[in-house]
Amino acid sequence: MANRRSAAHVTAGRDTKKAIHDAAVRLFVAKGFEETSLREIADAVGITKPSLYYHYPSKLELLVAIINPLLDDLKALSEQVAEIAPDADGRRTILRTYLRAMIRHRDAGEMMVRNAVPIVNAVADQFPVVVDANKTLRDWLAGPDPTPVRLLRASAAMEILTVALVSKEVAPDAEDDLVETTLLDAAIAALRPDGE
Amino acid sequence: MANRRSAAHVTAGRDTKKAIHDAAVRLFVAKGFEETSLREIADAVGITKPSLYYHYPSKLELLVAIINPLLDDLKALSEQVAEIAPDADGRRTILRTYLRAMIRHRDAGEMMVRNAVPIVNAVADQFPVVVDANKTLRDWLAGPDPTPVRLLRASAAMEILTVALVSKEVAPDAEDDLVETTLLDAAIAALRPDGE
DNA sequence: GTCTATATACCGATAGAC
DNA sequence: GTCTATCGGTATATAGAC
Repeated sequence: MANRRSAAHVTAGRDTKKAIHDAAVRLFVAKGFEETSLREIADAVGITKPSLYYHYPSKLELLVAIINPLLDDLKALSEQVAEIAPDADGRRTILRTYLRAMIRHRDAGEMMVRNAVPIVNAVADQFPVVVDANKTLRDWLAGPDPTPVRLLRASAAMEILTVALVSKEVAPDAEDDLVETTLLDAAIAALRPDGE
Repeated sequence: MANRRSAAHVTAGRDTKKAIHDAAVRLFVAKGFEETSLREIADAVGITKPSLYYHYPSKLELLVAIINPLLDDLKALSEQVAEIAPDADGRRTILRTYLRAMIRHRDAGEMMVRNAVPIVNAVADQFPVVVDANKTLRDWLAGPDPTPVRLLRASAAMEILTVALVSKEVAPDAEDDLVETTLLDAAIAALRPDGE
């Protein structure tokens, strides 16, 4: 079977949109969102900047395409949280769902936590809801009588789950199942250090 | 006693360098490092951009001046860590020292964790050592036989301590002493969730 | 120490040919 | 779908007057 494209176009032309997406994630994580120019992304893919605009209408839309799957999961979680029973089982369920979202969208999540301010500001106008998702989850985890200590513990528990985003660097040999089990246990221990 | 300066210069002229420093921290935290222009900082202080260059030779040097006190503390901690006994008391000492550095340099720390990628990249050439300080501390906390589980727990414990950087937002009423006690207990619980 | 004016470079984005 | 060429804007940084 003969190729339908000339040799020079095989690499760039096969699935350019996905190649742009992947190169953008890699460069945004390595260099930062604002510090990465569309020209660098185009170079990494092997095309020019105007060709990139054929696939994504703007740099912001490219960013939104990267983070949307993660934000959708977090939004869904924050909306269903009110129906969960506020007991030990419920807390474990919420933390595990959050943790699995981090593992599933590891690249996008790492990009977000390492460039939190610029990225949140960039998308805040379009998605005001997602800015509050973390606060909703934290308040729920803190319980109906949120003392400062409980609020700090809730933040600590959620913060632990973001370690999943860099687990490949911290513990390259750990499978995702081990990462999930380990971090979930650690988060629960941080949330209720005295085992109450 | 008459003022030595005209009224128009009182605000900007009294301690311009510190005013630039403080305005820069505030804007870098709110908008991001690259997203904040020197013109915005100058406007916030009430001077022009060339006047800013009289006090700081470049935007990068301004950034370095902000984060240096924190980096010095972290470097010192990572260098003295080898002399600490690797027992429960030693781990508590290390975690508490790290946590107190976060509380002491809260503004610079919040700026760093929320703009980690751009800032680390910006100073990595000049300070290759500090990039490894976190890894040194993590490896020490994981102990002499660092299994993946222990490495993940060590990362989790350190991650908790960064909650101190946003404690004023999470729990505005909590004094620093309460923040320190609460997060230190949570970190130790995450590091050894089974109480070993 | 602060200013006006400017040099130089790169950014995101677009026009239009092929 | 990809290209060459370019627009309009803004960035860091500097020169030189006061």
